[in-house]
Amino acid sequence: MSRYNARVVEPKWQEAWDSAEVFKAQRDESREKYYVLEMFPYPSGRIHMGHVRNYTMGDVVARYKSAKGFNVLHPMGWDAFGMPAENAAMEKKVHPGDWTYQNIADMRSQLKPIGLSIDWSREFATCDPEYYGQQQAMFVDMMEKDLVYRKNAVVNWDPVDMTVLANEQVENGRGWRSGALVERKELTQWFFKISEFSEELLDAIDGLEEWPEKVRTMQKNWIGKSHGLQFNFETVGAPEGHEQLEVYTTRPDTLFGASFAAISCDHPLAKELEKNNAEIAAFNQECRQLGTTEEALETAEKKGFNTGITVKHPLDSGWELPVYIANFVLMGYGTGAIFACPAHDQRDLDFARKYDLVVTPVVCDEKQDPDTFSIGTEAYTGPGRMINSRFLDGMTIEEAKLEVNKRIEGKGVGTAKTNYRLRDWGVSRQRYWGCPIPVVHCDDCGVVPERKENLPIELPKDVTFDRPGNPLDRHDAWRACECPSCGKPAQRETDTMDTFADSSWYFARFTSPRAETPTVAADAEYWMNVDQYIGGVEHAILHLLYSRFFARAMNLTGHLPKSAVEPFNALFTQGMVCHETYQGPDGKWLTPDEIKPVDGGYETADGQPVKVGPSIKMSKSKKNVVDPEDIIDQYGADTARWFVMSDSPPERDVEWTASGADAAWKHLQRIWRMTDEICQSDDTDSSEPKETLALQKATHRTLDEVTKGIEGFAFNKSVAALYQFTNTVAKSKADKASKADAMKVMAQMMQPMTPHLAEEMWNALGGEGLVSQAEWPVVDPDMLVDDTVTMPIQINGKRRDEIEVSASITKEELEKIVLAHDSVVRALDGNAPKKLIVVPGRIVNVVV
RNA sequence: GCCCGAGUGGUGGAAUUGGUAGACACGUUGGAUUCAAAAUCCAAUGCUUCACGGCGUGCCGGUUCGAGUCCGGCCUCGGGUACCA
Repeated sequence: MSRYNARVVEPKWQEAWDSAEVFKAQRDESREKYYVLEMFPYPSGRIHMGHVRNYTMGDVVARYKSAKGFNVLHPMGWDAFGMPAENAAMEKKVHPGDWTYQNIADMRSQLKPIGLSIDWSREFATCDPEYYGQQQAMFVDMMEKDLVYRKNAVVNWDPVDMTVLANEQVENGRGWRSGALVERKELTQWFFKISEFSEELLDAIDGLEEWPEKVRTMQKNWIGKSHGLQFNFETVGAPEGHEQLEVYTTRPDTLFGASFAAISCDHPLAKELEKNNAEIAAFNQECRQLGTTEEALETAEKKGFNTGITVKHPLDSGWELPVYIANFVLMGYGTGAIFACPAHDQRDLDFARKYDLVVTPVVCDEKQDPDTFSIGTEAYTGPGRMINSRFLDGMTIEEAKLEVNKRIEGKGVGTAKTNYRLRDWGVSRQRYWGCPIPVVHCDDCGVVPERKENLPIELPKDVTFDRPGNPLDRHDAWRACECPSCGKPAQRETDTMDTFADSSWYFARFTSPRAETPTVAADAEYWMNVDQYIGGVEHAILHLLYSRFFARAMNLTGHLPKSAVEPFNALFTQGMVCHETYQGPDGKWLTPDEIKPVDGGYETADGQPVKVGPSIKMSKSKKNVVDPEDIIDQYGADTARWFVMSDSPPERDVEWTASGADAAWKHLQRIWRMTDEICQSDDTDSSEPKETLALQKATHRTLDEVTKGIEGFAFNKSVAALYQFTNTVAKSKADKASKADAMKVMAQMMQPMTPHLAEEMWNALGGEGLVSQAEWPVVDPDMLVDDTVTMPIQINGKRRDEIEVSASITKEELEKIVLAHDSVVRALDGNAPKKLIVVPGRIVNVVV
């Protein structure tokens, strides 16, 4: 008997696929295409199990669709710009480019042994000048179409390192390297006008039928369309130029419950006030140390400062409200100023209680008595009727909103307005390792786009990272250039683009990766859209929204057809790969290799007890990682692929366990053993026809389940069906030829998941050509039909018995059988049933 | 804080539209094989009770002949929160 040796078998078939160019995608209008794409990896240097799971899922789909006759495009590339390369440059004194390309080489060599059906001829990295040069060309086109502009925006500023910090680099308000208190600094930055597409991006979500509902909901909420009222308060005691204070509210109905107005510390009025008031300056300064993230602002303790200024109520000029500067008001949303009705907004209520401000309920829950309705520590945000609101009293919230809007508009101090939470996309980064923004600053001409014939504007190689800050800023030779407009000496822009820009169009580039333009019309027309996109749910909002925006921008600039403005037809978000965590007695994290199992737990190599922690996402910092290279070395790629497809549904997290990997390996060995035994058998007897038929039925039932599992992204169910089928074949008394037929279909069904084993089986069983190129077998529906069905009998909704009846039984016959059944007769005790519920083919329920 | 998910035996999980809860696998136990072990094969395995039975899908409540599935209110964990990718 020959043992299955993955180490020999796997490279053999990979070479066979390569030399036959099985996975090379070529445009062929006579064939229907299918584009499968997994989110491309960041080249950190090591492939991890999450990659194996993600790419295996895509590979299963790609191989299956190929077997179904589609012309499949399944490419791979590298999301290669970003901060880690610069951090490595600082720590290890290597050039970010060298570090990145070395990582790509390493990861490619770890990825290839997995046996993915990828067209490697289309590979590129976003840091290739051939790629980012095309991105620069599109930036220029977007400038021309007025989709790009500059404005001031705040960044995290490290005053010691004199550098801009990413949110991730700020820890508890301090710079992660210098430890200095981070400040907010305003810089002129580049923006994409994504907000112009708010309505369209929102509307189009309804058409994304093959996207997960949760992602669609998240995107809708992120865009955050709201209907409200924007109006001006007349101020009292405010400095010159601030006679009006404009606010936006989604609750104009609560205007008579107003108790104060609040402005952001970045509001022009707040900035004006701090010039002459040290206290306000100090308060604003404190607010600005909160950082720039929404999370930091929202979770911070609510604080305010009474400016002493008041505003007149727009519907009662005799009523004045105090104006606070508040740390929870965001300058980026609405007008940076609000009016607050504490009774019906929790945040406003917390604030009002803290500063002892009036709380007047104006909406009364219909279940409550308006005379006694009061607000304690919880704001009332539900529906109801207006109270304490003069002419609004008795109206519903909706009626009151319309009435207030009408009166405010009538007075000419405001207007009903639709707002979006979505802000424009700030793409400027004050960093080296990114795509240079292709513009030039000229003293005479101002900001001028670079000429396309001068692209790509390549990053200079001769830079150093011995001090913080953007090396491009201090590279005078690189900065010096000619103005594309007047030809005089000018200076290059030193900001680079957000790496989200790189990943917002790579899917389109894969359709013609070597072209001299961003895309080629015929290729984009044929290959777009991505039919199935697969990636982590962590990208549910930003990456996917930016890509949707980019596809629209590329359409407007002539780089994508109108049909590709929604670039991803179907989206699947997979879960993470997790592992238990281990800590030694000193609290240090331990890798799974550093521990050994003992009675009911683990200990270290030198016998110290090990504390086992929860299973969480594999990460270097917690050391709970299993290197795919080690697994492939030990068991082979098919085992790793089979394991990550087993058990857990793809959208859920999967826990990597050594025993699970071992079990996967054992199963594949068993399948090979069975195949080999059948091939070696010299049994020529033919079995009873019913044995053959039973095996054929099982084959078709399995094929049906495996197919449905793959189509429905439930690979775990496909795997379970294949386990079951293995047991069926093992126990079958059918003859050699019948079993060989069953195993050939088994090879075809396993091919998407364990392609190397499948080829080996196919070859041994005498299959023609490569199983990777064989057509997917067709289910015979007649083979799925059973003559009898088992039906449970419930009494009062609890299962008490079951009966086996003909599948074609009528309802009347079934009722007769059930009422005559022992357990039913006993339960009825001579009485007639109160009710008899018969669901054909499913269940019978007798109510007594 | 806000938005979005998830929670089922000792473990990973399965369960059309509301219709037999626990498929399939791991683990455990017992048996076969073996000088012995590994490997392999067979069987049992939600909890509880001597048993009839009772209880069981994070918690509390509701709708229904029937709820893991639908509704209301919570709890815990995870993802995102616009400069991590």
